[in-house]
Amino acid sequence: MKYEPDFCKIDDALTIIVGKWKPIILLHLLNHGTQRFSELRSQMPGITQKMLTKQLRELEEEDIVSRKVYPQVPPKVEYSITDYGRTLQPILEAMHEWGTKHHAHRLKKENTASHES
Amino acid sequence: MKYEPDFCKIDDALTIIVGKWKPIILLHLLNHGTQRFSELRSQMPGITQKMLTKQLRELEEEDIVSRKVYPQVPPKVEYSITDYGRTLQPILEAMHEWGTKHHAHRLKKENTASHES
DNA sequence: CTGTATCCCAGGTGATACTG
DNA sequence: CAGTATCACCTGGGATACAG
Repeated sequence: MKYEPDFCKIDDALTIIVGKWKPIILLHLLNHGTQRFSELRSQMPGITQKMLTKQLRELEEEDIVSRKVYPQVPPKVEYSITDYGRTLQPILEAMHEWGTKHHAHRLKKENTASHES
Repeated sequence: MKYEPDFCKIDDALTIIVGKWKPIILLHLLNHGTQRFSELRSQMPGITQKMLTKQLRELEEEDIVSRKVYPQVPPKVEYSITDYGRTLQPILEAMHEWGTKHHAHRLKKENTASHES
């Protein structure tokens, strides 16, 4: 095993799911199935069109999500998780679970730290 | 479940392990046990002192690694994974495994794409 | 409706030098 | 040996306007 970022396979996995909105997008598609661009957008208050497009494109590039365009006016584009993308689900769920516990862990730490000054 | 980055627990987990050298540092400490600062440094060609210090401090702040200082001259500082940090191991291993497969996945994709131009 | 294009800023990272 | 301090760069991300 090479101990450099370029050879670390964990980093290979991280680059897929890192991105301010990527985990949320993946949760949406995993839990709610195929979604239109506008559906995703409306469920994520705060994201800009540019960002949603960009994050989706990056996920598509890695075969995690698929993009289906309906050639019509006005345009209709649907996004969904690929079978390959679904292999990420266990990891995402494990991280969600760990993250939830860690959130509580931090709160407890902050409380005990409130003794000082 | 809130669909915003600030409430996404996956992001809570990600912030812990994201950092150019953090996965590598964690692998070192998980596989080789307690390590001195200079030992970590020598096994990670390319990292600077500043970065190694910073990444370790951030991991320490989250109770993932512990730091033991020996008050002597010259200084000696040892780093090790905490029991709490060890709860991340399954996730790291899952990501390593997925990342390894994904690496191959990408190579195959590049080859089939070599038809064009 | 589903995008692009442009400008901008903050933060993560690196190079380098200095210190107890 | 194990750090800090400083400067500089680059990329991710946001705001906004425009387009097919």
